[in-house]
Amino acid sequence: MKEYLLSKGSAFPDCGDCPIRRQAICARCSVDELASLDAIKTYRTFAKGEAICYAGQTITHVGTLVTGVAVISQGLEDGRRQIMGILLPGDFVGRPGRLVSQYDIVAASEVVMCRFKIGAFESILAESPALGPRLLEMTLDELDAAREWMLLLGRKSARERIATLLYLIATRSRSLGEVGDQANFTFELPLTRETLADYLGLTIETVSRQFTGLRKDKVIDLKGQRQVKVPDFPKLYAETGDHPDG
Amino acid sequence: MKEYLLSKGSAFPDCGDCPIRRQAICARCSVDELASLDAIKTYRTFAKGEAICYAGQTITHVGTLVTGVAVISQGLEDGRRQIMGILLPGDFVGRPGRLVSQYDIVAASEVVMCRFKIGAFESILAESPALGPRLLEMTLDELDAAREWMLLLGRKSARERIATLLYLIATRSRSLGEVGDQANFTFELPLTRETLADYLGLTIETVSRQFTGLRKDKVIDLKGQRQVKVPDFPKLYAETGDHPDG
DNA sequence: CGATGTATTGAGTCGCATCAACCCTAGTGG
DNA sequence: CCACTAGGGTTGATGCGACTCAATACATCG
Repeated sequence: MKEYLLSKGSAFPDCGDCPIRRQAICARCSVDELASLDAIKTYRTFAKGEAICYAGQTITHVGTLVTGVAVISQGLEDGRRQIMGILLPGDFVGRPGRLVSQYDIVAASEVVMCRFKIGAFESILAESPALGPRLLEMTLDELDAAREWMLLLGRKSARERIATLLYLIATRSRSLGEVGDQANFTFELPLTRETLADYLGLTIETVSRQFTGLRKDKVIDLKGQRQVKVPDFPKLYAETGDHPDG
Repeated sequence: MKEYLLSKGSAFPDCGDCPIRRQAICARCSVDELASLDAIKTYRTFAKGEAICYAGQTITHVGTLVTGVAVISQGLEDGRRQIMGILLPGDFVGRPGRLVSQYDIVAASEVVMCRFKIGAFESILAESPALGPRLLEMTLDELDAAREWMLLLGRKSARERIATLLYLIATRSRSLGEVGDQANFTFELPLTRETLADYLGLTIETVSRQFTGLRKDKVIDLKGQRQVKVPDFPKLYAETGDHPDG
């Protein structure tokens, strides 16, 4: 629960140096707009496991996740839990116009956020010609992702769910130019089995079994328990159950 | 596949007469903005079962659903299908900036849409101060709905899913002031068992069984196969599995 | 009246959850 | 250095809930 308030100087004093400048909500801001945001931004670090906000809680800030991974989830009365989204650097947290969070948002690793008081942000949003469209675009992307996940949760088998997630992460980290040639591509899974299970709507035991199943069938290869090697992308894709087109 | 092109005069010549004027994307438009939209709008009717657009298809129009019900869905290679959203009067179809649909959108009843060519709409969107924020607001609401559904699809039992859907519809139609006093509230389910099943991530048989189960336990009462009576709201809510608060 | 689409009910099966034991790794402190 | 502990992961045995397959009922329509 310790709060680290970083001075402007200690994180990214100049938004131009910000590592997520090009993906974040401010991606298309003019110099002036950026200056307005810069003037009201503060950085805050959240420890691994710390809540960024709880469902039902009043929201005071919105902002952008700068480093780390966080998770949006919701629980049922008896403890069952579903993760509805994973927040990565560049993702926006909070929604204008809503003062009470619907979900729990929890840091899955140490997280740094670039935050704005919600009122101040809304004022700037109302003036800025670039912020609104960018926020709309990001929200529509999230909506698409959510809908794709609804198909996974509603209709896919456990094996297909794992394959889908691995294919998704592998494809994205490959396009970001991570290590490995085509036939020997390896990436790291930044999630525990429990997080995986809550994200995929499964139990940790089932997740584990499906991993070993895919390994035995040579669809993937596991180095340690977080390193995943994909020797054959089409083979992995064939396990996702998805339509070849679209 | 027959297309009905209505003249301006035959549907809602004046946007002021439009039944969904207050919920739709144009809800907060000024007189001038409304006039711009009015100038480019055309009405089109889709027959029950007709596709408004298919996944992978190039999109030519966006627009608002005026009357009827449509369904957003996606299929897997072997025919499994998941409905990701239900479109009701006032809902917006299509997203600016995307030229290829990700999903199938199919009319579940006869549907009338108020449509705009996508390019023309985007031009107006870029100019209008009211349209963007309204679209953002609607998209955020859809995202919330999608996330709530992810919890249902990932973690709820069949009975909880049915109860959740019935509670949702009952609550909303009650707030719209439909028939029946508190203890005798009745509404109509506008969906077939198959649509229900695809929406809830179940099979039609399971849906049917859960309906009779809830009826036997006196949680609901069925008149015919579409009329649902809710004698006791808290009792229905208790079946949803949801957290009492939030 | 048959025909077709929609809904219910039953019997049997299977996939995933549950419960439980065990393994592995990293961190801690004696 | 090693015993101890705790968190995360794997594997096995068992049971249940939802799916599958199949028969029957009901409704609407020509």
